[in-house]
Amino acid sequence: MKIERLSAKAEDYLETILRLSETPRGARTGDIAEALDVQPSTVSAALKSLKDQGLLDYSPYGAVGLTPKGRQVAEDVSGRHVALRRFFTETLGLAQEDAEVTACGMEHDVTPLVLDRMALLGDFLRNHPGMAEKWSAVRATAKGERAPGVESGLHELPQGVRGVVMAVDVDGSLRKRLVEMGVTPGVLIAVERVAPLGDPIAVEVRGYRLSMRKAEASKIRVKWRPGLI
Amino acid sequence: MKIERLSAKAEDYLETILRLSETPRGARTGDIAEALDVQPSTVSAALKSLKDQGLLDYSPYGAVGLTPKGRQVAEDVSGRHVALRRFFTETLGLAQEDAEVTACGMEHDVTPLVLDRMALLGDFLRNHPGMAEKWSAVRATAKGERAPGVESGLHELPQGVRGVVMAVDVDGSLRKRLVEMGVTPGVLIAVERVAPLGDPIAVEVRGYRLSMRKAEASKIRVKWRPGLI
DNA sequence: TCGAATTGTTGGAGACTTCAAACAATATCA
DNA sequence: TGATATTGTTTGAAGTCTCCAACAATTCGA
Ligand SMILES: [Mn+2]
Ligand SMILES: [Mn+2]
Ligand SMILES: [Mn+2]
Ligand SMILES: [Mn+2]
Repeated sequence: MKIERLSAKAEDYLETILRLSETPRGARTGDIAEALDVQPSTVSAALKSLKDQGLLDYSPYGAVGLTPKGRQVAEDVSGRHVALRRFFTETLGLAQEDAEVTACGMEHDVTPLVLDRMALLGDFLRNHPGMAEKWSAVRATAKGERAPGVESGLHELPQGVRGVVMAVDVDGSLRKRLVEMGVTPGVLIAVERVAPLGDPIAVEVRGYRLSMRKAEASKIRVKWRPGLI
Repeated sequence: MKIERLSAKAEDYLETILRLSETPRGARTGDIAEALDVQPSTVSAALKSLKDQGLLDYSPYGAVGLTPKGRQVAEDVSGRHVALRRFFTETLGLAQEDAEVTACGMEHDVTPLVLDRMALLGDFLRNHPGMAEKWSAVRATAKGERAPGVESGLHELPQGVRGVVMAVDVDGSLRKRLVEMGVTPGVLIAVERVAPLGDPIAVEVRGYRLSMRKAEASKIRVKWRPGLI
């Protein structure tokens, strides 16, 4: 069995033919040309070549159909396309059209392992309570859009996002120290930098930079603010 | 200013030349050929073409160097390559070599927006305490490898991963109900299905399927078990 | 320094993808 | 049904990417 990798173009022709085959009109030369933004004469040449490779049933002026082998390739390509598009829209939050174009470009090189991991990551985010919302808020914030009113410990405030201090849930000397540093309800706060090992973190408040341990930061409740710093 | 998109191959030549330029040996025809797995004569042809496009400084038998314009393209391609590789290794947990090959294939179609979102997602996971570890455990589990000994509420147990019940942190009638259903420390448990809106969730214990609310599930501490269900 | 080994280029060719123009088949409608 | 409009193919040509074989330049040892 030959495992000659088909070219990206050949894969696109098969994918398009599969999609059009499922419409009442069937796959017609002109429609394929339109879908792939090439001239009909180019499609004619492609059809002949794909037929010679045993991927299409086709005779001039006749209907275009996939052979079992061609269908298998087409469904494989289509599966990669759909999996990528899903990752781009549902996990990365891209617009349908951006996702569509990029997916169709990358589908020819992506490996099954990468697709598996992307799907796994998407499920992971969606299955963790609160995570999907926070991730969505991070995206919105990065885009400069209004972030939903997410609240979290300061240690969870993404870098580049400002927060408003809502409460400082500690007592004793630590509270006193934080208050002295100006960490009081209502003040704007941001995470400047996270040390490579994650602890301590640098925080900016009232124009000053403070350093605190992650455990301390987690005691400070903040509300995320729209817009980047 | 022409914004003719360069072909994927042309981008690969420029990227390779940039990389080799930074070595003491410089970019030599043979080395480029070796790096791209083509014959030296193919490289000669490519060099001439790239020179004609104003991307290379080069004369036959002479040293190969990038023009400012060529360097700009090369650094852009290289940036996309590195960003993708980083996402594949650090976020998706792929092996270096898989990441390398796939990145070099996809780098020619990926858009800046997609790269931004991938980086944002990676930072998001790493900046959330405990998330990176859990995600890493999910990946290991999916691969059938030993998962680190992650513990969480049952509501956070990924679908497809088994857990061992460690404790049922409730009292009263709910506790009684759970014990009657067989949810006791030491028993194997798994999340079967999460309803579209996340609540309730279907759980499998001792061969039976139970349904419970997410709030209830969160009271059941589980330790993740290696291997898929 | 000079001959041999290494390295790089040229020339010729084929596969692939595309187009425009000319031509052929099919579909539509009067 | 026959003329016309639409659709699809063929032909000829170009650009890209690749190879092999032959040739040319450069480098390296003796
Ligand atoms: Mn495609
Ligand atoms: Mn596609
Ligand atoms: Mn590449
Ligand atoms: Mn690359």
